[in-house]
Amino acid sequence: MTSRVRFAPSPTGYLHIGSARTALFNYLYARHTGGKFLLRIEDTDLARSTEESTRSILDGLEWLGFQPDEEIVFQSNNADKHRAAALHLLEEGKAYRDFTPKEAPTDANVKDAIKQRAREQGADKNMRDNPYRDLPREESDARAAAGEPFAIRLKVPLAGKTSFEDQVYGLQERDYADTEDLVLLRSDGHPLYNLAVVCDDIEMKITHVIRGQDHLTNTHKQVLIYEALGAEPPVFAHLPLIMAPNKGKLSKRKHGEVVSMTTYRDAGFVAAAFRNFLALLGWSAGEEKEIYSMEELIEKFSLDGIHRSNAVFNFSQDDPRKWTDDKAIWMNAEYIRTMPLDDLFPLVKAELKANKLWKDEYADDIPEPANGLELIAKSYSANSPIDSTVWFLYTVDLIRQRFFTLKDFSSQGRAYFSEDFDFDPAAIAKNLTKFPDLKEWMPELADRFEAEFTASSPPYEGGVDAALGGRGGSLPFSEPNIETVVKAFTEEKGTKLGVIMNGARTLLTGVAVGPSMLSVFEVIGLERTLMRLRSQVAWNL
RNA sequence: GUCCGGUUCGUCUAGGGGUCUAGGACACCGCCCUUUCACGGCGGCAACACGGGUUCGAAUCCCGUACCGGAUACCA
Repeated sequence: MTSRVRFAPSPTGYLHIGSARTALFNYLYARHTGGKFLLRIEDTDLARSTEESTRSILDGLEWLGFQPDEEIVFQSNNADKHRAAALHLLEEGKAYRDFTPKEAPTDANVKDAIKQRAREQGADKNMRDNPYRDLPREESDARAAAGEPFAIRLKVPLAGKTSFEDQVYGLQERDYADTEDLVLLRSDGHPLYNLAVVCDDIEMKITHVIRGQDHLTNTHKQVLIYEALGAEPPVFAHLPLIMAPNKGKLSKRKHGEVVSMTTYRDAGFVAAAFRNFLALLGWSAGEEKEIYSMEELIEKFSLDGIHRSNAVFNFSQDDPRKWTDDKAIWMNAEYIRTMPLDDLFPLVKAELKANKLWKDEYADDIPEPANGLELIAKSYSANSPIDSTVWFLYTVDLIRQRFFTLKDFSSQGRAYFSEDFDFDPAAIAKNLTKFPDLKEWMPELADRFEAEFTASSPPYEGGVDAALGGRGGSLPFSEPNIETVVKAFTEEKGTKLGVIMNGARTLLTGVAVGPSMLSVFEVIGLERTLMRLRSQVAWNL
């Protein structure tokens, strides 16, 4: 039998990081076993479900790359079937009508109120003491016919226990005495969660239920429903929870946007990196490897690699540099600097486009699929004129080494793609104003460059350097030549190379960090280098 | 309260009776490289919750305690 799993979020908010991991594990299980990954939106809580949440959850799943294999099921569409199932159980005497008036909702926190009540009842609570449990059928029918409102509760057997073999937590047993006669159908006729889930899982022919450990006790109730319905329960596998740094619950209310999937998408995370990070939260292949491609994840994933203990999602709300888990940031950086250039290319393109930094000429005639690095190597080695696509790929490859998110391409990396970039005040202080001589020296260096160099490839011919034509000297503006000229210049001024290089870096890129300065000069190109070295803008800030 | 789980470096984790003076990764610290740097290289700091058993031997098995978490709803 081929496996069928489902991810079943309730649309009462965005896609939570824990839910995202549940989706991932379901997806991996389905792919690993060659089964189907299904999606069901559990929108039976009319009061809290919103279409906007559904949208946001779908967006999150799409970003992560988990497309369902069959049409999305909306639980609310099946309400009639759920109702029919409840009525059927009533008919069979496996459920009964409860005429107890519905309790007015407390104004206090619901969870706390429930906990409070449970504590008060203590161990003395008899789960079978509902006065309507054994109401004669005729009387029940008569009262219902008379229009008295009622809820339908499952008639949990007096003695015995539910049990199931959880694939993660092992054998789970629970005495019937510890499970109350749960409500299947509300007095307003709406089916409740446990009934709806069981009916839908049966209907969708779900074979494996993989979900959060917070459902462990629900599972006993659901097993009871399966039994009453005469259906075979699926295999269950419960996942450990993802907690906040204080080991408490991770919630939007307390922790804000760090728990939302869209936050990561918007913060410049690479979906593959985040998936990889998520996979390692509560699961391990039992080896020291940490970076897994989707294919490797699918191949290695198994239910016995899942842990039983909760994992902490580590971040610090007061430290902007640790706004989310360190390891997630590291992994994202790792992906950015090591992933195939061709995979990175569309992501950078999107980022630049979103910031109006993209130029169509960057991707004039990029062969599909292009092997970016090979393309670069070929163009450089052939010493042929370099076109803008190659320049772009080369530049991206150069600057990605120190980037952490895709956002860096449009912020820290802005100066490579635009004349309109900001100067980091710290960089100005450290590399410019500390050495007042640079105010004269930098334009002088520009003059020297202009005298020595001619604008030839690299970097790229279609760019601004073309405008320079054959003016100036005769040396190509390339790394070894630049080094010679800058070194000579430094000696003349009797200063250190670092002073000149870092001053130029600040003027050329606006920031204090980046690749080797020789590469930066080359990639920025002669024309822009001259302009920026001569510009007094940074000095006047 | 009751039921159910869990407990290895700050965090994610390896480990399932001897190979554990407990391995890796992130973070942190130091050194190196270097024109700077959040790249890279090398190194360091740092953990088996506690107490009893079982055993020649326990991080690993059993019991208890503590702590943490989940559930306990006419929410999902």
